[in-house]
Amino acid sequence: MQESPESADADLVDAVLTGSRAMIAVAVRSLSGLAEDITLAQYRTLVVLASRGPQKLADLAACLGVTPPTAGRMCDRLARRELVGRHREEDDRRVVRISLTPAGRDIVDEATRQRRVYIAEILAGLPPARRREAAAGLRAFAEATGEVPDSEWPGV
Amino acid sequence: MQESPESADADLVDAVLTGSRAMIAVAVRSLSGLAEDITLAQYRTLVVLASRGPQKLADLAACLGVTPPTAGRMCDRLARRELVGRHREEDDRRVVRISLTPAGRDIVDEATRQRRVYIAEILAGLPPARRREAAAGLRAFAEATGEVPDSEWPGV
DNA sequence: GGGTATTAATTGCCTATAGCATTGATTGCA
DNA sequence: TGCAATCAATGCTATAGGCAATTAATACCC
Repeated sequence: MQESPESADADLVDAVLTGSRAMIAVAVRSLSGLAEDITLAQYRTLVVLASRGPQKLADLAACLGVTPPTAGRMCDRLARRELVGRHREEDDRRVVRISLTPAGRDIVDEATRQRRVYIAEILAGLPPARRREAAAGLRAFAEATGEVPDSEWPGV
Repeated sequence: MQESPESADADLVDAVLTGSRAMIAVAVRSLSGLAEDITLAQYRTLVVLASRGPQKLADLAACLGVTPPTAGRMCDRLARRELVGRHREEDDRRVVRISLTPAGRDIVDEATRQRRVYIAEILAGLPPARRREAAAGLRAFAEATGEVPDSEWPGV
């Protein structure tokens, strides 16, 4: 195996490709197992609010990598289901602050829990040695990738 | 580190979680780098046709995990851009067979190539030892997950 | 202080995706 | 032949995304 930077190890690339399929499938499954009927886009919105706290609409849109109108209408739908709240700011009456309701937070918690269960189940199917290996490998890969900006992160 | 099957190693679960974020981001980026302006759903359709050959509409819909009307309209749009062709079957004039055009195949090839470049770049940023470790870990994870049925595979 | 520029959100209009229910065409079978 | 099953297409609804234009509020400048 050479260290040729580009053509490096078609074999390794294949492994990553296969692994990524498996992992994406896990992420998607953890969403479809939810009680409430939540779309991926809606879930992403809730996750951003959960991890960053209440946001004004424009910032939320930037975090999600969508335009303000799109984010606004998303919040309309989520507010209709009482998963987020919208409040006009007092200091600057132009901005609207979007916040997670308890029901919204529950959904994020439940999805994360579900996801962890799936992953733990999969890892449990590996012999401990390979389990550690798998985790170390994934961690290495994640580090090499660097921080994924939220705007590029599909949120799953 | 215990072998407790379920609560197994919150640490490992975290690693997988982080790795999956990184990998999904790679998949998405490889799509947005395409020349033609292709949505994820459209790309999934092209991938199914590329890997399974021409399909009748109902089967294509099943592979994609969508309903026949959805698949049909997707093919309308792709056919309008000449990325797929639709042909009435002669034997059974009820069925419409969807096939990839050369232009459609080009898109699939280009996206795959792009994806491999991104992954190779990331792997190149790791010391060779960790590189092998990462690949082995992902492979192990993929094996433990088992085959992902196409209907559950988001196609990225 | 008053006018203007900027910023934030909203609204209108368009496309794409997805589902359900219905309809139309074709084929298979009794 | 006639009826049931199959396959695709259509009509309608909802979600999700974008751009352009509009409205409301604030900031800045003279």
